[in-house]
Amino acid sequence: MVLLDIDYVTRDDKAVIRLFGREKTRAEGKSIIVQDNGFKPYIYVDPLNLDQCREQLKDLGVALVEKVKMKDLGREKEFLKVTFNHPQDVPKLRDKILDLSQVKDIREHDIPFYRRYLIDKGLFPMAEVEVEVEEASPQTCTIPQDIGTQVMDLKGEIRPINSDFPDLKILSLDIEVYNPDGMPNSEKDPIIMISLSSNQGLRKVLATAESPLDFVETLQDEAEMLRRFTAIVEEEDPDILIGYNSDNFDFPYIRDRANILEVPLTLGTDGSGIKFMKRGFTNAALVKGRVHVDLYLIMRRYLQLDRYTLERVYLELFGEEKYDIPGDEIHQYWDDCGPKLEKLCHYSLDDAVAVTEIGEKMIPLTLELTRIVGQPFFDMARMATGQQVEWYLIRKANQQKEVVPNKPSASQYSNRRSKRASGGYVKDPVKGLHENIVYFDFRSLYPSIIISKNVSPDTLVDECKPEECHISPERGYMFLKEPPGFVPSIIGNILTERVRLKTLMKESEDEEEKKILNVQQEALKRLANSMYGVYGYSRFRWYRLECADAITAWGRDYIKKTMAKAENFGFKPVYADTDGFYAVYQEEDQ
DNA sequence: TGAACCCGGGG
DNA sequence: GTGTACGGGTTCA
Repeated sequence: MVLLDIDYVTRDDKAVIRLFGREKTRAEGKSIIVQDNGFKPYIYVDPLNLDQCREQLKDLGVALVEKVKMKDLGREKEFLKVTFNHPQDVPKLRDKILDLSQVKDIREHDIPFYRRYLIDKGLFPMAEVEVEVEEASPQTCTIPQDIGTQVMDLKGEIRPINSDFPDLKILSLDIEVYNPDGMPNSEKDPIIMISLSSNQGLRKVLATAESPLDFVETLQDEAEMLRRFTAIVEEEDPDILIGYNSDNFDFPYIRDRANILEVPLTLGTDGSGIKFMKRGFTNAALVKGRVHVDLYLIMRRYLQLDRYTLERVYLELFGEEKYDIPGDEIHQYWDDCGPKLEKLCHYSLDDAVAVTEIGEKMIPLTLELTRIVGQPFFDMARMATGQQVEWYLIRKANQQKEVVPNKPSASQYSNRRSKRASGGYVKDPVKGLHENIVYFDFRSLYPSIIISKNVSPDTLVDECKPEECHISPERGYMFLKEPPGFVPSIIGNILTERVRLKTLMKESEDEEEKKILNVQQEALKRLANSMYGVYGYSRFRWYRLECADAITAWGRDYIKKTMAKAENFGFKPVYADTDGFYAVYQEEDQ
């Protein structure tokens, strides 16, 4: 099956992992939930005296304490692996453990249970997995019969399968609200339209008004409309739900109205409603078994714009103006009941279709990153790139038996925030209008510096013989030449894999395959290119200001040297910043 | 000058 | 849910 999402539930005080999947062949592909009750949470304890520490831990009522050999920034070290009975025991007991006199530190105590599962089992979401299952016993199967989801218990192995990209069904939605006074208030302003569009051709507007338009389906009241909406989601059975600012507008609004009107919203493949996850000050809307993606967040990540309205983003991607009705006029269009209402119907459908189009263009990259980083697509669609890099490294650390560094404490964090790595090289532009401009691109400079100079927290040393290390310009940071550092070796692998994909891409004759390979190599490039920045990112587990500083110092050095060389060949630099420089070619001189 | 506060998208 | 954004801009003391 294709692994779409993952969570866990508690049954009889035991954690049960739920893998939300879809049969591979999409045509009749059913939703599947595979349950696994055989996985337990654990953390690592860095002990003072190992045996005394083990004794102290036994008194705390943990499930298991084992001695394990692991690496800590490349150095072999003995840890105690402490296994718990339930994921929630971890936050309950970790402070007590840290307070024990024989405990120096605790590690990997803040890795969410489902993420740990994916990492330890070597599973990648949005890819195929092979599962050995049996029909779930009725008492563990809590899903309403008419949902049509198959519930299975894991019996035996679960393995990743290398397969082509799965065929996914995407449904986008957009709601319109009747709000004559100010911003919509879900306590009084009803939903008047719900527009739906899929990547398989569905175009539909649900409305509580009559319309001659063939894509409009009229419902007698708002409650009926919400019921119909739920039925369409169940019928269409999409793998991915998308919206624009739907984390903080459409889904919360739908939930509020459904609550007031007492309409059950069985949108999830397990029959559940919409769940809201707190993410800082904002929410993420979650529908079990279908991955909800809010494109607004994706667009903010990948486009550099002054504004991120749907209209602005659409213009940027497709070069076309979208017809727009100002939000505070929607109620007037609705009240018109004639041609203006028709316009509103078109506008509403257009928004949903635009979301589908933007999704088809922008989602593939995040899907590929999901298959590389190996965390749920839902999470990946909401993670900053620094976080994506971090979870990629956490998985790699686990494979290499490296214990993951802790997140910074509040004081470490504020301390890091007060410092800044020196920036890239910037040359103020030469004033005037220049012709024959050439751009020298250095964007791939930083990953190659990290590799060639072996810049990594585990290779950074205070002193060493000059022939055994790379010494950075300016501040003179020292990095051992051998062995390859944790981060450099990983970037090395990424770049090697990227070269392989690019070769495959050139050789391929199949346009569709070429496209997929191109997105895959693009995803790897993004991952590699964002790795240098994270050394200076205050929340990063492998944060090291010295590394960030050394990289930019080498970078400035390279850019200046290259500019000097270019000048010898007749290219006069007129402007430079971190990623490269612009030069004008002066033919008559050379 | 730095700390405190506000804002985004959505209708 | 083994959790609590983020970065940039403005205002104010």
